[in-house]
Amino acid sequence: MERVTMADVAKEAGVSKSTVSQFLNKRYEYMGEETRRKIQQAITELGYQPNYLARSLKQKRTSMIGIIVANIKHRFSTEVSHAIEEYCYDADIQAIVCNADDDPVKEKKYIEMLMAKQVDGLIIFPTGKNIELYDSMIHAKYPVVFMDRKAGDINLPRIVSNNIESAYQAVEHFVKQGHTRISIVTQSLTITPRAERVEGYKRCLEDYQIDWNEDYVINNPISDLQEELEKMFSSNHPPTALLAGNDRVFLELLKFTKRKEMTIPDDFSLIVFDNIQYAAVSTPAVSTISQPAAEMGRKAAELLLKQIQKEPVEAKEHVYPCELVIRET
Amino acid sequence: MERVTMADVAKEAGVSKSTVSQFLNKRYEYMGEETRRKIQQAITELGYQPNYLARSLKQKRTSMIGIIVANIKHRFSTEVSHAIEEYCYDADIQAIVCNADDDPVKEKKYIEMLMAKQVDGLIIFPTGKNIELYDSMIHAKYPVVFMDRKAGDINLPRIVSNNIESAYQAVEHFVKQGHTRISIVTQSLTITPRAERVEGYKRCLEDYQIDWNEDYVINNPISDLQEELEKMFSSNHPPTALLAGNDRVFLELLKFTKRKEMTIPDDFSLIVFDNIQYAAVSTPAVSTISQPAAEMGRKAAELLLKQIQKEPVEAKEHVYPCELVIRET
DNA sequence: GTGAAAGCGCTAACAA
DNA sequence: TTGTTAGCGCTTTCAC
Repeated sequence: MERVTMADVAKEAGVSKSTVSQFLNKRYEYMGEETRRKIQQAITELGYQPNYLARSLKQKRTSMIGIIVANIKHRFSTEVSHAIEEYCYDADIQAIVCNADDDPVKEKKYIEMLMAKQVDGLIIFPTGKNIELYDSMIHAKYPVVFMDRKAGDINLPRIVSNNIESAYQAVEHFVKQGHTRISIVTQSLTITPRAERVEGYKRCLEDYQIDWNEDYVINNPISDLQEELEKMFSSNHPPTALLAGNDRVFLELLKFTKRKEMTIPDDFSLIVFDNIQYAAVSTPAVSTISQPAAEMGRKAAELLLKQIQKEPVEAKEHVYPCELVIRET
Repeated sequence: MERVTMADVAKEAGVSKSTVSQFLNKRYEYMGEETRRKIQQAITELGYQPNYLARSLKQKRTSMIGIIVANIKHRFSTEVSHAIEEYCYDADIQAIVCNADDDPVKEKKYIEMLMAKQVDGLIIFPTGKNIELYDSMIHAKYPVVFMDRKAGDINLPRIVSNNIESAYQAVEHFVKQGHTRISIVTQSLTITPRAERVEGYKRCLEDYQIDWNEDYVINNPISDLQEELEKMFSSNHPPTALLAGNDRVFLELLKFTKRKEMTIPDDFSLIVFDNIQYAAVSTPAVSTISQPAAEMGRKAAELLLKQIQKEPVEAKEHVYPCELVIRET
């Protein structure tokens, strides 16, 4: 681990550090052919590797951005992160993904750590609980984009799906198929998208004047879902159609139906939020509400990089429509 | 984005920079009660955030390690990475994941980038094609652990699964069930684990003196699999049992069976390498060969952190046995 | 107990 | 065209 520095290269090549620096930054314009050759040779000879840390300290940019996902186990998070990474790769920027695990304390810790590491900006799936911290970032004019969730009326650019409308559409599809006992199952309503999906669900039922029943609305931690499903399906009027709030809920549902020897769609119809990989290839296939995750990720990256380049970015909400993909085979 | 530096805090508190530095590093032993209070107050008042970049430059450690996964789309990679991250989190080290996308050029680029960023060490799923670079890392005594794949006889600690034995076991299971037309489907044999799985497959068939047929061995890029499967299954003697090399091959298989209206296990028996999420809950369930990904990740992290702490680490191979999970419901 | 000063490896004026 | 110089924000002896 003995380090070769620019000074070593300079000495070896018989030039000054600044000339080497010029060379490394490809400012060859005014550089003698001979000097260039000597420097190149010294570099290969010594096996010199530049130290970006020192450069970043000087330049006050690290060419890194941070992504703080709420929970890395959600497929949506990974799809979005992947799109962000790709976008950044083309701009020679590196994206670092941190998993807040739905924990505001961890979120705070990661935000502070990444800022201390001087990353140039942050894309956050906010837990919504660190209002003070969010405010201080705005105040410091630190580049930030919020993803997926609304957090108070924070004055930041943010990317969201049209959850209310999408849930509405899915339920409407069920209604038009003749279902009247329709359930929605999500994790706890601690974040806005889940609440919005329930909201869309309720609105649709009201619009179609369908008998309303709180027993059909489950919103509990993953660990409680088996029990809750059991309760719901053992009632006198089990649902005939079900909207699952995300991929993790879907997994729990599969677990449940397997245990109960039920089958989809014989025992109930299903639509799942999130474009799960196996939905299209499983038999029978599963209908989904697919969020344009890649597009949303790219937009977030674009808005962030603009801010980093000091271009003005409006602090508004960008709403992306989801696509209801009905699969019946 | 106006920065508050240690100098500002020092001035505000009426002490020197070094005292503030002591304070931040919790070396209060010889620090006056009053001084401490003043510094604390200045920090909160100014909203000071330390700059880890500067600290790292000085200390020559970044408390970051890099993970270079061969392909992030493999579930095994994400499971391993996750375990590494968790292990590091407890040691207050941050892990950065980069995706080489099975491309030696990208791998090289990422290795160099991470080293330039001065990460303290690297865990690599090697493509196996950058021998020179691997050698230079060994020579520089840079902390590295190899994961999943063997690359030449590189003199580094490495973590692998017992691929040959596991594939052997799976095939043996098929044989004992009475199958004689057994196929193995993997991606191209460019990396050691895949070749080893085919090796184990062949050995078992030989040991049981089962008629040997190259048509049952498919190893092609994902994009060619549909075509190859089509060829194999439309022959006079289609296989009755199949070993899928990983989760991505499994997905292609599902796509294929759906298209052909075949069902598993009616049309053929299946065992899949990798502990896929849906295997246990899908109906019918899918048998798997599950690699102890989390354990392997933790071990890799442990070996890397040891090296970083300058503890001696043997450059040997750590072999982890997989578990054959037969699911028949 | 606290401060002064040197320096980590690099960049960017400005001089030459 | 190249070199000199002064930092970037922090840590760390070593004086006081």
